[in-house]
Amino acid sequence: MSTRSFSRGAAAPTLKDLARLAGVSPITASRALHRPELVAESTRLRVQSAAEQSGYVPNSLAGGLTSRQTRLVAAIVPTIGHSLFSDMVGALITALAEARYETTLGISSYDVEHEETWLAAMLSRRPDGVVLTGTEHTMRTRRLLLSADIPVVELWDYIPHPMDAAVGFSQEEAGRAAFHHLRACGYKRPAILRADDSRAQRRAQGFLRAAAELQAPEPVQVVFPEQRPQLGRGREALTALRAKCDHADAVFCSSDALAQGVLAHAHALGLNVPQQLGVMGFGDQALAVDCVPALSTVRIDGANIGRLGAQDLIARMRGGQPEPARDVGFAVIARASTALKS
Amino acid sequence: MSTRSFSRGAAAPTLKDLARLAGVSPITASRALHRPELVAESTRLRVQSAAEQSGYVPNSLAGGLTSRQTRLVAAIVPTIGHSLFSDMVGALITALAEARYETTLGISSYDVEHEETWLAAMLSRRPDGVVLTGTEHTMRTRRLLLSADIPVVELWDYIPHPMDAAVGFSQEEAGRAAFHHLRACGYKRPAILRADDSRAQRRAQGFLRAAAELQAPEPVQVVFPEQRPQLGRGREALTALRAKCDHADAVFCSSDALAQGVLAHAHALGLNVPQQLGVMGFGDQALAVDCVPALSTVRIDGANIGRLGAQDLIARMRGGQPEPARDVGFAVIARASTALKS
DNA sequence: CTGTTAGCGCTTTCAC
DNA sequence: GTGAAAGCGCTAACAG
Repeated sequence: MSTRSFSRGAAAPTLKDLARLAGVSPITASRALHRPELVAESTRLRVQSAAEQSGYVPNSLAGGLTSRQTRLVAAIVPTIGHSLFSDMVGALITALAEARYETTLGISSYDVEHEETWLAAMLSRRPDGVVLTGTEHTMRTRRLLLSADIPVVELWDYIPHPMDAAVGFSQEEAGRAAFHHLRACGYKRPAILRADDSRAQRRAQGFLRAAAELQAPEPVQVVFPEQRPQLGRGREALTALRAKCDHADAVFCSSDALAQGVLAHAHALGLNVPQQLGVMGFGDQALAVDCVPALSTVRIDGANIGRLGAQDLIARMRGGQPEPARDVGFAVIARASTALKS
Repeated sequence: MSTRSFSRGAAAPTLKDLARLAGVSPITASRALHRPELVAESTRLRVQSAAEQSGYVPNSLAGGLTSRQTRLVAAIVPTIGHSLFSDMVGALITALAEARYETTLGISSYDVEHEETWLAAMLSRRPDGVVLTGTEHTMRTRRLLLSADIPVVELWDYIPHPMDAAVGFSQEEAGRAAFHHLRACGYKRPAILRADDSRAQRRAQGFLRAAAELQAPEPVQVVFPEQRPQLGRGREALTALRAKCDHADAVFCSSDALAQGVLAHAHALGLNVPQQLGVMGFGDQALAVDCVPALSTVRIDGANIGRLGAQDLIARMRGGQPEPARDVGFAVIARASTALKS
């Protein structure tokens, strides 16, 4: 019974069959389906019902081959296991779908070589547009994209001169803002707890730079390999930090999940947050700030980036010229009711 | 400068150009690229270098049109904003990519009509396989799939007789297990706190059925519309529950995030967990169980479902006959160090 | 408003 | 090991 065989039984009806059924020429059938305004109402109806009767499913491979338009967008992200990216991708896919574009999704696992391999494969499907995450790519990736001659949007990072268009925020500035915030709250020795990915690294650079500019002591940095946001890392991270230095009075975490984990472990240690330890997150999770007495967070709106990115890409795919780079910024959020260390 | 025009400048080289460059016929060039074993080593090399020089990018629209194979898989999930699904999709995409299939992702927002619309559009791309989430679909979805005559895998839910193949677990059983667990821990009046989606509803049914079977009082149920897992809902949910009934001594939450939120709010209320209130989650997040003294959780391995689903689909796309339905089950996890209500 | 012709770029099938 | 012919299913470009 459930041993289906996929035999391609009776050949699926083609446009020709449909046209015959409706008593028109193939091209008229095509127009009735895709450009109804070019066809008499009565014809349209006949074709339509013929399509329904015969169960006609258009073949967009053939269509795309002739029209040089696929309504396909190729998008790649490092992971969808992080809510920042999954929000972004979700919004992107949804916005593109509303404009009748479908999205093929690639996952790079933070690896530009994977990205390159994926892109090379994808380009053979002749997508109408490409979405990349970040602005670090291999030379071949750039070359391929350049000669493919299609719109490209780079999401997540803001840089003034992207390949084509970009929507995001400056990682460096986010890091600087975090440092300034912690200092303003009265913490003297903020440290960094972060995952080993290039964007977290750039935020850390901003953080360090801010410290240097203020002639503050250089913040200690604890880096661990796992990319996936792990609440469970909280204990580990905090332990590693204390092993490395015992005078840190605040931590800037590379994700909200990590911040949450740190918070939980701080509680377990009997450490008072935010009085004895400041905890700062990064991301879009309400939790650290709204539910639990974390100190503060750098808030990013991933969905907004995805939406704007889709918008820019669509405009370009239609031949428009939207702004090549948008800085959507970030927000430093502190919970009003939280007593800061004074 | 960055006013790119997408002019399709010099026409991209086709297989014909490539063949001329290498001094062979188009078909030989094609074979050299895709079926090297059919071609002399020297020819292969010449074609290869011609490809590199000319920057040849194959056109798989044309290829797919003739070969009736696209190496494209169409997959749809309700959302990727929930780690259960994003893990599943991530594993699916990765496993398919390893077998050289690309994935186009749809997002249904828990709506079978969206799913239908998406599927109808996708089928015109002639995917080699389709992945759906769950087993509830419209009639037209089923009809389309049936006449498309391609392998289909339904993920997430286990049912004995799927459309084609299915990998998942029984929502009902998960709910029953949750109830039994809470009872075994000594809770007398467990309640349900859940989002309004059909799977959470089925788990609730299992929960209620278990209660009925044990002749326990019927558990109170609080349902709220938001689908996205929200820690912030914890307060709301707990308040609603207390308004509805004040004797519940445990809650089965429809997601780990919700459980976490409830936990946080319970702490805020000075409620002792698990002594005064049992909290049970559902999902894959370590947090509720490992970081915080939540009572327990029903643990699902989303990535595993994605991986197995990919495996089954690949086997079927290659013409094989894997098991039509796999129950991957779930695990009830209780934290050993947690004192249970006695 | 409708039809004819031609061809998109590739691979299948058969022949050598 | 290589090639010639044919055609996948559709739409662009023109003509009526």
